[in-house]
Amino acid sequence: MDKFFEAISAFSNLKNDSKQALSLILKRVEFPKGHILIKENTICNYVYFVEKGLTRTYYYKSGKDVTDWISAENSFACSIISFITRKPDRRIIELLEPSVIWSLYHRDLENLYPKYHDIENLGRRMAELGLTQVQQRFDDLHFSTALQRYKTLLKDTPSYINRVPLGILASYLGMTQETLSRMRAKI
Amino acid sequence: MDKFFEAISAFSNLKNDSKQALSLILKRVEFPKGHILIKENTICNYVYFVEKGLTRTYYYKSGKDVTDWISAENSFACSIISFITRKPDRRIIELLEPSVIWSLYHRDLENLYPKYHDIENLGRRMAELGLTQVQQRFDDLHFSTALQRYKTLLKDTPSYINRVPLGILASYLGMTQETLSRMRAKI
DNA sequence: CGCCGAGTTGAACTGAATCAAGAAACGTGG
DNA sequence: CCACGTTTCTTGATTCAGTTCAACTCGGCG
Repeated sequence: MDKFFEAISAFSNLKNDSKQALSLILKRVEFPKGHILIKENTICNYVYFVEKGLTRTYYYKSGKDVTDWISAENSFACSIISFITRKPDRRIIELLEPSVIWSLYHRDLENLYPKYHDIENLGRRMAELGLTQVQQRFDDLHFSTALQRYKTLLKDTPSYINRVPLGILASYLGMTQETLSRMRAKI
Repeated sequence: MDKFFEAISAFSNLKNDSKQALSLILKRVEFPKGHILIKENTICNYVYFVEKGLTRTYYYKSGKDVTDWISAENSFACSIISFITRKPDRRIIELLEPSVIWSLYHRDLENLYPKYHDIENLGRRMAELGLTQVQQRFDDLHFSTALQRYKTLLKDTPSYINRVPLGILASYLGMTQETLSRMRAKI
């Protein structure tokens, strides 16, 4: 649990009682590679913090498997739109490695927000962090070539290269496996 | 100002004193077409609510003009990453039509957050709303053809078609003006 | 050993960009 | 109110980045 509080300490300074309240709703789970955290077309009721392991969020678009997001240690995984809007979403979250996960149940969190102002603040900060991350990823896709996107990956999250299967990584970057293989050969 | 409070009432229920406090920091401004709200490589200190008019957020990427976002009546315009991270950003916000804008100064807002729990809640909701919007736009770009993206525009924001110059709209959709013109001819 | 999944490489194809030329629409000043 | 230049939009021809399809290589493992 320390890892979680360490991670959020970057943008939030919780009082002891808030920290205590939050720790009571944090649940530790451990699953093997291939485990599905969120099934297709369901409402996502959890935010997941990855203490150890690797997850990917993906969906089927016109029959094709599209990887939307990848989360490694000390980051969050969530089917964001569903979590926020409370509507089912096509997104699936699966584990690419055996993982240790801390989960936060939506309703528990909603209960804490009105009671603890600084947890509400944490919620805002986390939404803001997510927003900047998605925006940056959007920028990277907007009028960039395959090579540019590969270079961004090398710069921002080079660790994915040796951990994430090539086909999934390619999809994450918005290109085919063959193209990613060629980009890699080029550098 | 009513328009603003009407818009945010969709996701927030402010108490009277919070509403009062917020109304005190809301500033009304009015500018002609072509006016620049945020200059390139500056810190964005404002969130703008568009009561009347049209704005676009854009930047230069390898010399090319890339339109990142468009905001019409009853929506928000902001150089989000800069506003959140407090760092300069390449994004520029300009008016595509003469507009009536309500602006919220970052520091004023930050001052209200700790004082009014429900304004902090509003901040979280707004960040969450922004997050879902950017995510949806990202999805639309990820492995979609030019025609699919044009169809999404027709479905989600058809009003842009008659208000936004074709070249800007094309850039917003991640294609060239010529391609958008052809997609339009196809339907 | 031989199979199997993961990655590479090659050749043909295609969606969209680029380059180029016109056609409309738009505003401004005479 | 029209003439003119400017910007906006369309259409065509060519090029190119990246996909698709297909065959092949490599390493791990029963």
